[in-house]
Amino acid sequence: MSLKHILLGLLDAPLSGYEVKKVFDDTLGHFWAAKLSQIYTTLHQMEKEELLTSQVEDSAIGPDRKVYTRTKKGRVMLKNWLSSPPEMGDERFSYLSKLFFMNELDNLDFTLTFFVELRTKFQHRLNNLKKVENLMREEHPSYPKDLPNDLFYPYLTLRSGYAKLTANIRWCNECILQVEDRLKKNKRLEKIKRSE
Amino acid sequence: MSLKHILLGLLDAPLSGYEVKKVFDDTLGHFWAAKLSQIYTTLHQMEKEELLTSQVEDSAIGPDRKVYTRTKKGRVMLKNWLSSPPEMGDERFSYLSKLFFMNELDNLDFTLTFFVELRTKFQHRLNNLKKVENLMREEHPSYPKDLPNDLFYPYLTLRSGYAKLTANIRWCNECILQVEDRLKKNKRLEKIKRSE
DNA sequence: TGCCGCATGTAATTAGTTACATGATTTC
DNA sequence: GAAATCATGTAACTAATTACATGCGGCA
Repeated sequence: MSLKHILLGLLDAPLSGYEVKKVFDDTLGHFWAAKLSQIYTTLHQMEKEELLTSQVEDSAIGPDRKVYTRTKKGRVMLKNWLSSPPEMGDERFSYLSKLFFMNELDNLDFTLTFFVELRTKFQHRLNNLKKVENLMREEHPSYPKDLPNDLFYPYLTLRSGYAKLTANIRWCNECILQVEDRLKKNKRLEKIKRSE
Repeated sequence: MSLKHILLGLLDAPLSGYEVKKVFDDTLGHFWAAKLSQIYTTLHQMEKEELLTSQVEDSAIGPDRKVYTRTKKGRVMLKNWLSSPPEMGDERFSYLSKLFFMNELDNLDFTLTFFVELRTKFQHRLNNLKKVENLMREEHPSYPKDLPNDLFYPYLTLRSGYAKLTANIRWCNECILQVEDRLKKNKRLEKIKRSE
């Protein structure tokens, strides 16, 4: 899996599980999802495997924090992963599998609302991406010009998000038009039938 | 999960596990992945849950086939799923998480080959998609005009694949240019240093 | 004879989700 | 006093991967 690798990447600076979750959502959130419970159990596991060490710190605000740091072994594992070629092919899109079989419902009006909802979701994600972009601009005001290397790579993932989301939104629009065409055609046919 | 739902959708006509796998790869393969072993265990489970029934048939070629048919309960479950709104947000892209942390490697040449490999993979997928399209054209020669409803929905998922893959390839090209720029800049800086 | 495609499966493990439990401190 | 945020976790379950086991029939 990659969650382990992602955690190793994130723990460049020492962080608690709770903090990891927040950084995660703010930065990698647009292409990877992880629940808090999974993060906690994975951090525990990784400590057992000596990829991480932890120290308990008492915090001024709220309960004690357990802060993780990666070990030499962890750094080696991270670099090995980063040096490996890109992997693909295990993506799963449930909205597409639903769409694939939607003829079973035989309800074009439903299909239409399905696409409208989907488009709204993509647009929400695009807005989130813009927030991530603003975080970056805060760190580096001349964004996207002259980015230092440590921002350059996150920037490239952001561009991927843009590219995909705008492509998805365009696709939704195209589909909506086609579904509407079919609806109109059906209505014309009904009219002819009625008039006979 | 959705694999159960997908299997229900696929079992519109009775199929064996092995056949399901083939149809799967040929049609939904570009947005969902499943191993044979998972398909077999899931089919077993679904039979226990009375979503499917099975009959053993002896086949002329090779060993006996176990053919699955969906039950009324299965059809109801399928329709409920199809009637539910689109779900999103649990996609995981390991190539993006790798890229996100790639500054740790501090090796722009590696980044460049990473993107070239990635682009090649996207192009392969695009070629596969074209094969799927050809299968459709065989079924319906005037493709993509005047598609019957049962091909219309698969066609829309295909369009999604096109939109995403071309967007991804464009993104790779953009990234490759930017990485090359950085490489050139570095070389210029080295030259200046050497000449001092 | 050995490999390929057909065909079905199990066991062990890893990954991820859902639901629950606990308790502090801050803000309205 | 209630809600929000901070903070850490466990248990039970579901989903998916990896690796193995078995055996038929055709063909080179």
